[in-house]
Amino acid sequence: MAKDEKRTGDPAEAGESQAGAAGDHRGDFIRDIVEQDNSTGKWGGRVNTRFPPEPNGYLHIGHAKSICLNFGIAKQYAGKCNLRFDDTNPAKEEQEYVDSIIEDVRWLGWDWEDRLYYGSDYFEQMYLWAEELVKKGKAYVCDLSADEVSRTRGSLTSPGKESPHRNRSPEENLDLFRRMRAGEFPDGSRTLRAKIDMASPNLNMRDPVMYRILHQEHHRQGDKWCVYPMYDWAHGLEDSIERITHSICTLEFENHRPLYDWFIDQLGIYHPQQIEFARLNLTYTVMSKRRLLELVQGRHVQGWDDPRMPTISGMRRRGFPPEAIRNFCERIGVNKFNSTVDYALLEFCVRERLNRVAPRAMAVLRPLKVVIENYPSGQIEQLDAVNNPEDPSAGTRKVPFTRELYIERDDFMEDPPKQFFRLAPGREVRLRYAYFVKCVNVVKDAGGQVVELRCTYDPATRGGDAPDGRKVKATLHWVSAAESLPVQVRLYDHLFTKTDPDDVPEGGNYLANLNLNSLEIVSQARTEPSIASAAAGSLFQFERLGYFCLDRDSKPGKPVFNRTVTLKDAWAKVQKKAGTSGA
RNA sequence: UGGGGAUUAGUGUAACGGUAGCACAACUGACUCUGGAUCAGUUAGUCUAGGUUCAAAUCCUAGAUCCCCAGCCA
Repeated sequence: MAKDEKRTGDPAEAGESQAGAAGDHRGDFIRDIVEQDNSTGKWGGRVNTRFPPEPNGYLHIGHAKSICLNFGIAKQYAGKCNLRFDDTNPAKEEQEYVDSIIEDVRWLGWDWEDRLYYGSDYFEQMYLWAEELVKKGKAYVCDLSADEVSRTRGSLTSPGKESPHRNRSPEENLDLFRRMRAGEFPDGSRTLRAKIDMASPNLNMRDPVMYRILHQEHHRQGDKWCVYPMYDWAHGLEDSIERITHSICTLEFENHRPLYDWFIDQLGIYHPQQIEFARLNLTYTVMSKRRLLELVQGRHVQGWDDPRMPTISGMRRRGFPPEAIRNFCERIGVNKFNSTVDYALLEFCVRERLNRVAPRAMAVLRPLKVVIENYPSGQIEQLDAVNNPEDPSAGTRKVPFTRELYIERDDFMEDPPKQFFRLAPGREVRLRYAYFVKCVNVVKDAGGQVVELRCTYDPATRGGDAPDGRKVKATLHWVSAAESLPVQVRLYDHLFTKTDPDDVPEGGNYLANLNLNSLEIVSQARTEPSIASAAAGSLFQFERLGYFCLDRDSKPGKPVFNRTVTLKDAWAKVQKKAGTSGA
């Protein structure tokens, strides 16, 4: 088995990386509806969902839930899922976001084939339909200001007041609406409103605005339009145009469904079924685009793809494989009540995937020098190391062993407590894939700090087994002092200190719960040389430490690793229980 | 206060009138050349009160609690 000098660490090479691979879905109330519709032939057996993001920010793990739901259902029932940009507000939307969304959905493993759509491409059809409602007397041009509209809307318990322009004739409305489109009126001076019911207990039905005047360039339509449709008017029409069968959205749009139904029924056009589900919340993080933008702009993180961000791009950079994110989205299920998923479940999914596919390597984060006194200086042995014990086909590699080594500082204690199995004065441990070594002396500096360990090795234990059958209680990772590579390692922790960042004193702000230690940069780390040619994005398990992803900030000869997630750490638990520092 | 949703172990979910199950977390133990992985096990639940029924998480009634809605945002 060839130990390839090149170690890509690319989990995709381990196969099974396609989305929707065998049986990774389960029932939920939405799939129940789809199955029932299929059995009654409601849509002629057709299933067509869609993922309709607004390109005004980066996608996050909450979107991943929606993406996996929509694309997953389409895949499961041999249907289609469209990717559609809901770009009806020129003020907020940018091409940068379009590009990132396309990249993220594709990276997650989904394929929309030729069905990449933009709501703005339907503007003409929407406009024609709006004229139709005007002609039918179902919509009118209103001259009230935004402020006046707001004031006349009424309250939760009291009805609104009808606009003085509500009973203009269809002819006058049509003329006015056409002149709105023609650009005759300034921003905010007029709107087109649906004529429904100002006394409706559902505020969305109190003559909602359909079009507003916005002399603003659109990221795709340029200056073609100066009237832009409101989401409530546009969204149902977009679904209708694309002949969506199941229009899956989040809970807050439940109150809007009667309005979409009203528009579609007035027009008499194709009528998709809307189904609402609860959005995802995760412990220790925030999930709204507004807040993520605030974290970026306030420099609390280094960008949308900061590895601490719950964005898809952040998770990708952190090293979370798409398979793990998809699996997570399957496991959390879908429901109609607000819930907060434990971040530990996400980490579990990441470990589960990475354990199977990530090549192992040895790295020392906080080096402590070890000199093997009875090992010849100048000698280098290339020892065999297993690349992945979970995957024999991953083969083996060579790791250089020399007289001077580094081990982890945490792996030595001069005066160890009872449960500490690792190296201590007079104690023998195994160096992984190498030899048994025994600590014979401890060298300290003037301040009493341990700076070096003098050890002896047993040549008979080469490879790590003792012919006499004697046992050691610990196996340590290590690197050769001379043959290892200096690397920078970035250790991440939760972005917030509390499971619920909103858990603040009266009048407080969630930013007060920011974890100021969420990033720790370790600059003195060293790794075995085999990772030298890995590409950015490559994933490794550094044995006994965790999973690490080669960051794009790496320069030739200066690798930078992000810690994706730690390994489960039984010793850390012991320490925590004992309340000792252990270091 | 009007309207719309919802409520099952610590967390997330299943059970569709018939033994409340699964996963994560937590805790035990076994095994181990990663204190990793793996395996075995333990703890722990139907919002409340009535009712219907041989039988209720499930059906009925009343209540409690939580979420959403008063953008020319989506």
